[in-house]
Formats: sequence, structure tokens, C-alpha cells
Amino acid sequence: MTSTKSEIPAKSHFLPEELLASTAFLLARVGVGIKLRTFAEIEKAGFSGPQYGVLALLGEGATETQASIADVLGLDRSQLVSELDALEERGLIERRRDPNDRRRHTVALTAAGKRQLVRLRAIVKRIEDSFLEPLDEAARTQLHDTLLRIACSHDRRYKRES
Amino acid sequence: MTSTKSEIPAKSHFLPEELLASTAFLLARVGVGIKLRTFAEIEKAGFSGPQYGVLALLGEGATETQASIADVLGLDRSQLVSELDALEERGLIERRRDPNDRRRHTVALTAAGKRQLVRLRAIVKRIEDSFLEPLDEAARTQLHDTLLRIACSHDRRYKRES
DNA sequence: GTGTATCGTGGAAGAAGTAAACGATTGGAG
DNA sequence: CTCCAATCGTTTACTTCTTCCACGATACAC
Repeated sequence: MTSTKSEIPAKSHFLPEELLASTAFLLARVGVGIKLRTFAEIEKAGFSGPQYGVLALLGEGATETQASIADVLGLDRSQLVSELDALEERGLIERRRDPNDRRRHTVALTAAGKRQLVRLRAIVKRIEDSFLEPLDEAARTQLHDTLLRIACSHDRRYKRES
Repeated sequence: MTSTKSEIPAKSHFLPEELLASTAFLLARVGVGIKLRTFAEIEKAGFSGPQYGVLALLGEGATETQASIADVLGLDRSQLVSELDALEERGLIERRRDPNDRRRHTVALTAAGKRQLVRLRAIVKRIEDSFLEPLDEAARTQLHDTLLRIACSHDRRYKRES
């Protein structure tokens, strides 16, 4: 097996009660765990984590500019360039100059990009299910609602009022 | 919302519905957010993230060996060395050779270390409260219980026979 | 026009994470 | 007991990942 990193330690030592009793700690631990695991699987499928983020973001249909993509995904703008280069080279996205503001590039998914996104969504969904497996339907709904409330109260980017 | 292109602002800083609808995504987002925020505050207080981890782990009273600390915290053993150096230099921890196995170092908190830990706990608690603020007591308990179940099913380190 | 700010891009400096090698020490096989 | 392999903490070197700044092109205010 290709050993990436610490999935499960050889010696199963225990975490201190203090940390286990902290909801914030658990939240961070589980959240980071999901992210790491997801990125690992995405990479096995031939993409970087941020690349999946870009595809998922563009999957909504909206054509974004590079700056807005970087903002939403929390990436540095210069960092995004190489990720987009890779995606464009594979024919999954298209960069076009924005006719309204010729400094900007509008980025959009191609048909091939949409197909890849479907594939990646399946992978991510599988991981999500494996994490939520111990929860019944009611608990999942409750968890989702709770997380959404926390996210909204701390980041305006989540609030989308119509 | 209608569907002409100019409806979509150049800077749409909203996350796609696809991601917002994913519990795993929210979990990762919120979890990473808490971790980043906590580490940032901890650093303002003069410690690195892993350093707080070490203090919290030792706060339980148990004296651990360096290898076990690294395992539990998910750090590389070589990485832990410099963190412990810093803590020891400030007189917050003590390294002693284990008389039973002279290759090992046992690490324990000093009195000063315990005092610092109290201070750091307050900081972390404040952040936790700010994140959980939109939740009532019942929702917090429910969230904690749910997270614990997810954590247990994915990491042996959480299971503590009760 | 002129100056200032933003866009995407590239490169340089810095930090962080990863891997390999070392001396000291232990435990086991013969 | 001796020898050998393995473990522990540590140092060093290497490789990635971030962060920061400068650049040409473009937009906008005055």
C-alpha cells in the first residue's frame, strides 16, 4: 500500500479527555480528516484538491473570474494560475477575456470538464457516505442544519438570500 | 433570479449550492475554519499550534514519551523535537530519560506549564463559544454526540472503553 | 491626459512537511 | 556473553507549499 501518512497510528494511544470533551476540537478533527481523505482520493483520480474545488464551483453554471474563484476557494491568486493551466491543458475549462473588462479572464467548464466533474462528485459522495454511515437520516439532516447555521454566522459567503 | 449573464455579478463570492448541500463539505469547511482560527489565536499568545497540542495532551497528568505524543498528535517525530525544545527552554515542560528504557524521554508539564495551559484553555474556549454561539444547549449536545460517533467510527484513538 | 487601482502572471524568498542517516540503547538469538 | 536487528530522539538535507512583490495590460476617477 502506498502509505501517504498517518491514517491510523500503530500504537492506539488515546486523546486526552479535555480535547474529546471539546466540540470545537472534534469539529476540527473530523473536518480536517474529511478534507485530507477527500483530497487524497481526488489525487488518486488525477486531480489536485483545489482543482476539484474549481470544477465544483464552475459546475453551478456560473462563469467566474479568476479573482472570485480564488476568493471563494481561499486560494492565493497566483496559486490559482497553475491549477487553471493544468485544467485548461486537459481541455476541462476555458479561459476567455472578459469583453466588459479586458483585464479579466472568465473561466467556464467545457463539456469534457462537466463529465470529469460527474466522476469526481461520485468519489466525493462515496467518502461522505462512509463518514456519515453511523448516522441515521434524521441525524444527518440535523447535522447539516447545524453546520449551516455555524457557517452562516461566521462567513457571509454562505448567506444567499433570494 | 433571471438568467441573463449580466445578472451574475463579476464578484459572486457565494459558494455553489452543490457544496453547500454537502454535509461533508460543510464539515470540512467549518472544521478547518475552527482549526485555523484557533491556531491563529494561539500564535498571538506566543505558541504554535502543535505546542498547544502538547500542553493539552500533558495536561491530563500522564507523562508521555515523545513517540507517543507525536503519534497521538499526528506529527512527525522529528518535527516534535523543535517544538519540545521551545517549550523546555521556556520552562514549561521537562524532558527526562526514562530509567526503564534509557533511549526514551518522558515528557511532563512543569508548574509554569500548567499555568500557561490554563491561559490557553481560556483562549480556545472563547473561540469555541463564538463558533457555537448560534446553537442552544440541546443543539450543542446533539452536535457533540454526533461528532463523537463519526470520530469513533473512523479512528481508533477516540475509542476509550467506558 | 495623468495618476491610481485592479487583473492575471511570473519569480523569489520563506516556511512547512518529508525522508534519510546517526549515536545511544534495548532485546533477542545463538 | 556476543552479535545483530530494531527503537528512540535527534540532526541534516531535500522537496514541496505559501506568501509576497513586481510587471504589463487594462480600467476608472479627476
